[in-house]
Formats: sequence, C-alpha cells, structure tokens
Amino acid sequence: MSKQITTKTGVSTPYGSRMAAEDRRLQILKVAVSLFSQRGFVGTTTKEIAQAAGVSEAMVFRHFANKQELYSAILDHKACSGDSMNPEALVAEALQEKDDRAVFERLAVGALEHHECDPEFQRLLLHAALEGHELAQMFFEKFVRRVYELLGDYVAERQRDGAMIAMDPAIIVRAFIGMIIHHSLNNNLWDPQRRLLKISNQEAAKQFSDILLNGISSKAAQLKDDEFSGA
Amino acid sequence: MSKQITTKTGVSTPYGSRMAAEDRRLQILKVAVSLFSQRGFVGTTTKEIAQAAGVSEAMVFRHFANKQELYSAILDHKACSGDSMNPEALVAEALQEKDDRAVFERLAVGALEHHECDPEFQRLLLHAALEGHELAQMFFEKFVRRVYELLGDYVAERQRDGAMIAMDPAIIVRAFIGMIIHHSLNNNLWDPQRRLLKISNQEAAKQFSDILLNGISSKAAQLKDDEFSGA
DNA sequence: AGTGATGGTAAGTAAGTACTTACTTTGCCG
DNA sequence: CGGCAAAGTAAGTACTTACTTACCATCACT
Repeated sequence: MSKQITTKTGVSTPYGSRMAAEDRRLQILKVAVSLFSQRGFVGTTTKEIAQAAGVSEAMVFRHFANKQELYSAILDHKACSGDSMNPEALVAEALQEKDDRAVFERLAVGALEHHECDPEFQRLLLHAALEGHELAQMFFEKFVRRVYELLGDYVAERQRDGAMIAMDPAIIVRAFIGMIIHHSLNNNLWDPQRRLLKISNQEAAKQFSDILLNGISSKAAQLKDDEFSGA
Repeated sequence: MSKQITTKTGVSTPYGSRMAAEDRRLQILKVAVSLFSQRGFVGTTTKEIAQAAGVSEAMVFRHFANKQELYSAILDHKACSGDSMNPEALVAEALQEKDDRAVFERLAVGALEHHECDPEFQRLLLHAALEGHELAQMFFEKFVRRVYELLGDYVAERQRDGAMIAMDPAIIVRAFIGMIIHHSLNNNLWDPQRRLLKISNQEAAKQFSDILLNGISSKAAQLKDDEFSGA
C-alpha cells in the first residue's frame, strides 16, 4: 500500500512531490545544468539527473525526448534567454561619449561578474566546445563575434580619432578579452582558491583596462596627459 | 587454422603485427592521447583505443592496469617528459640582460608555438581540469605557478628599476598570460578557421608584448623614448 | 626439435547505459 | 461522488562499458 513513500530512495520526496509539468521541466533542466557543468555530457547519466530532481528516470524522458535534446535545451536556455549579459546595452552610453575607460572597464566588470555569479555557464560552454557540440559554436558565432565587432568597431573609430595607436583592432580586442576570460577561467577552474591572484572584479577590471588603454593610447595622447605632470 | 589473419577486422594487421612490449605500450599511449584529447576521459572507450592501436582490448589492459592508469600515464608523460616547454631556459638570457621585449616576446612565441604544434595538449589539460583530475592541478602547480613566479619576479625587479609602473606583478603576469592562452584557445578550440583573427605566432607575440610593455612601462621611460620622435 | 617466456586473441562477465512500456496515483472539475 | 487527464512509477529492453579468463602463436635459445 501507498508505495510512493517507501519504495524510492527513502529520503528524496516523501511529501510535496507532485508538480505542474512546466515546473518539473524547469526543475529537471536546472539540476541537469548543474550536473552537466560538473561532469559534462557523457559524464552525466540520465539516472543521476532523475535522482537529483527527485523523480524517476522516466520523467526525464517525458519532458525531453532524449538526452541530447535535454542538453540542447539547456545550452540555448542558458545562451539565449534570461541571465545572459547584453554587452551593447552595458556600454551604449560610454560608446557614445567616447569614454574609453568606461567602455573597457564596464565590459570587463560585466563579464567578470557574470562569470562569478554563474560559473556553471563557463564550464558548460567549455564542455560543449570540447565535445564539439554545435551550440558551443553557435554561442561563439552569436555572442563572441558580436563583442568582437562591437569593441573592434569602437577601437577603429578611436584610431581614426587619433586617440589610439594603429594596430589591427581584432588584436587589441583579443588581448583585452583574453585578459578577462583567462582571469575568469583561473577563478572558476584552475585556481578557485585564488592562490596566484586574489583581487575583486572591480579592481581587476580597472587594472586590465589600465594596462590595455595605456598600451594602445597614441603617444600624442599620452604626451598631452603628461604635459602637466612634467618630465 | 591461422586465425590471426582472417578473424580480425580484416584490414588492420595482416602483417607486421608483433611488437616489443615497450613499443606497443608507447603506441597505445599515443593513440590514447589522441582519442582522450578529442573526446575526453569518459567519452573515450577502451575498445576505441584498442581498435585505433590495431590490437584487442585485452592488450590495453595488459599494458595498463585500468583506464584511469592509462589516463594518468598520458598526463604525466605529456606534462613531465619530452616536449614540455621550459620557460626558464627560453628566457634566461633575456632576463639577465633585462631585455623586457625579449623576455615577453620569447615567452609568448614559445607558448604559442608549443600550443600550435601540440594542440592535443591543451585539450587534454582542459578535459582533465573540467573532470577534476588531480594531474591537471599538478600541472598547474608545477608549471603555471613557476611561470608566474619567474615573470612576476622579473616584473618586480623592473619596477624597482623604475622601468615599469607600480602595480601588482601578478596582475601584469595574468594579463599577459591571458592574452596568450586565450589566443591559443581561440586558435585550437573556438575559432580554428581563424575567422576572427588570422595572424602568425611571431606577429601575435610581438603585438601582445607591445600592448603589455607599452601598458606597463613607466611614463619616464616612455618620454625618454619619445624625445627623438618629437611632438 | 622442443620448451618456456612473451605478444596476442576470442569470448566472456557483471555492471552500467539510454530509453520504453505498462501500469498506478493524484488532483481537478462538472 | 465519479471519472478522466495529467503526473508519476517499477520493471523492464537492448546495448555498451570496463575489465577477465583461458587459451593460442611466435620467437629466442639451448
């Protein structure tokens, strides 16, 4: 009699079990995100996902046709909707005012904060890229490329203004994004205890921007700044 | 009668099959490197490894106690012996001469070339890190940390010389390594067709070093350089 | 020629794996 | 209440996985 309480693992859901379909779908998706980001696609079993969600394996396949579809659903849920950052909106104002420092620093802070609040995303993306999942490529196409264009165009404009030295904007963008992404990757993957470098996101964004802007500002501009401080 | 020729797949090893134990071990290791770097640890089956090596699965387990040991053997074979680059030797001369440009540029070229010639290594390391394999951490401890100390100490020295601005050397090192590693990662993983940026390793090393050195050189030094070009 | 160590294999095994089927329980609405 | 669709499950299935066992084949060396 009344199987549901005793048959399962005995701990997971003795009460508060029944859920609306949509809610359960989202819940499964959520726990799957966590598991996939920890162990990757092949490293995560549908059984584990079901257990983590506190339902039977069959429920996973009721909500998602197969494992691959669940994975895809996760990736484009993460990439497209919700918490994905919007670089254009972040720096629109700074771009118009040609405030170089604000452009770079805000972008950096935005990315660093985003990766700090949602470290699963970076892991998920890396797993997807390594496993050759098409949606990793899609993210690259849709997001990374956009940032390259946004920042690259701005840099080109500032070069025409004579404010930045002549150099392929793509290299400058790569250098800057490299600093940021690599810093995030260190924090999330290689050195989560921050043994090599412990620094706030604000501070990191400021310092990286310092190095880059100082590194690419035209000498004329630098001299102008220096006139007052003397040689 | 004479099974060996006909029973197998029929293509793999009708002749030249028998190998010395050491050779076979190395051969299995080699094909396993390739497979693990493509598909990761869980994504690669021992059967695939055996097939790629042209032997039966049992041979894999004759040479390696289990899959995990094979993986470990690969990682420390890659990390410790052979083709691993030696940063100290690479820049020893430049360090002594305090030739900032040579220090950074040679390190950059060294790393970029290494990653280009052996892209499997970066993938392998990423997989290991994501899967939480201890040897990824070991590599980080033994190699990355060393580079941070080497470069960090040099930067600190140059700061005392008044040649570089005051700033936590670790940040400077992270910024520089970030440019390089991220560039390699783009080339090997995200954008192997180089759609965002197509550039030789030499050129990339030069430009990244330019940005960084320009970005952190003290203003006094910059002005000295500018005296001759006027303006 | 023959013998023993070594390179090699076919054919397992037990425990997963993704995914299905046939069935039970629960909330809800007339 | 009664009935019915939706939420849920147990117990499969067919196949793959890491790893074993028991057996061959080939060479080196006397």
